[in-house]
Amino acid sequence: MVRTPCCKEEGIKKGAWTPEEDQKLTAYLQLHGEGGWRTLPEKAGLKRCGKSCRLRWANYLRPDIKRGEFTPEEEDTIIKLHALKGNKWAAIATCLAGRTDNEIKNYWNTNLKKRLKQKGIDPTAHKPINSTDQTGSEPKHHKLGSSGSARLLNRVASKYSVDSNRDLLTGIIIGNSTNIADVSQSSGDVDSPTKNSTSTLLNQMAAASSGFISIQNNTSTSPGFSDNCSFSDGFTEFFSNDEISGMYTNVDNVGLMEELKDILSYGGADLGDIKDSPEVNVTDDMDFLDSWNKDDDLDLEKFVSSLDSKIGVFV
DNA sequence: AAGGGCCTCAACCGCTATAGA
DNA sequence: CTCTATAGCGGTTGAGGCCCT
Repeated sequence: MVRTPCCKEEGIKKGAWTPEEDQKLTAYLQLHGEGGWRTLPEKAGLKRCGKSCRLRWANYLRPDIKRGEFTPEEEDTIIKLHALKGNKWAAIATCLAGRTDNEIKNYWNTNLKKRLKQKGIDPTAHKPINSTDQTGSEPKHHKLGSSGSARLLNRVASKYSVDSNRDLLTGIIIGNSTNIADVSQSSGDVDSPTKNSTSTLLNQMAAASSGFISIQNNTSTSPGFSDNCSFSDGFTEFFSNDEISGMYTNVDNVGLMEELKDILSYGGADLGDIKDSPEVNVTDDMDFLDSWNKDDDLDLEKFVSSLDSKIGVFV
């Protein structure tokens, strides 16, 4: 396929935007809305390529963009989300209202990365730089590998959910009680978020999936949590003890955090691993999960309890 | 004051994903 | 199904500002 030339045409301007160009672009978009980027420059009287216009708007001119210093809370969120998602700047940006992926990426590369290095933390792995087995002890891994927890949750989330559930779980991970509170308030009949039970968490997920509520606007196209990490790893390896302690200082989240840890420490097992294991058989449970839909009656507590007793073998 | 090095961040590049003809 | 246009993403670049000598 022949690539469409971009910014190669004669007379197309490159480089920094002038206030006049910004004004033209803003005026045009306020009048006609976003889209049609290819033909926009000519219509708006700009000697720029459409891509350049789109980027200028998305990263700088959009009215909802929040400018200025990142707050400590935002920094914390970026670090934690980076530990979970890696360099998925667009996905991270969806959790930081008003911040663009470009801005977050720049901030990470120029500030946060360095700061982590100074603290002796590998900014890529989010682990201590000198932790590579100087003590001879391996990092803690569960019996069946490290990717399963994320897959298990992805499976549950994708079954029960729309993208909002990922926001909910992300909110839990980063200690954002707002998301959780929103679910509780909006869904009405779900358990209190502070109630300490696995079913509470799954009920919230199920409630969120019912389509009646929207936790927050979500334009992420992320397929879900990365298979490259498990949440149990997220807690015990990606985050330092201090960071975990910090999360637990939010009293509202303590119960849910504990429960999430419990769920995720089921063994870090791939579902296939669990299914194929002679020690435990959850095939029926997963089949049940696959066939379940939101209109069916389901005693989640009983279901989860049953799952607990089986997969718990691997803890 | 000059200039060299470093840092920041807006903008660009190259690529993939997706929609629609 | 194929092709093309468009949108979106992550990595990289480079202009301009700042700091230090």
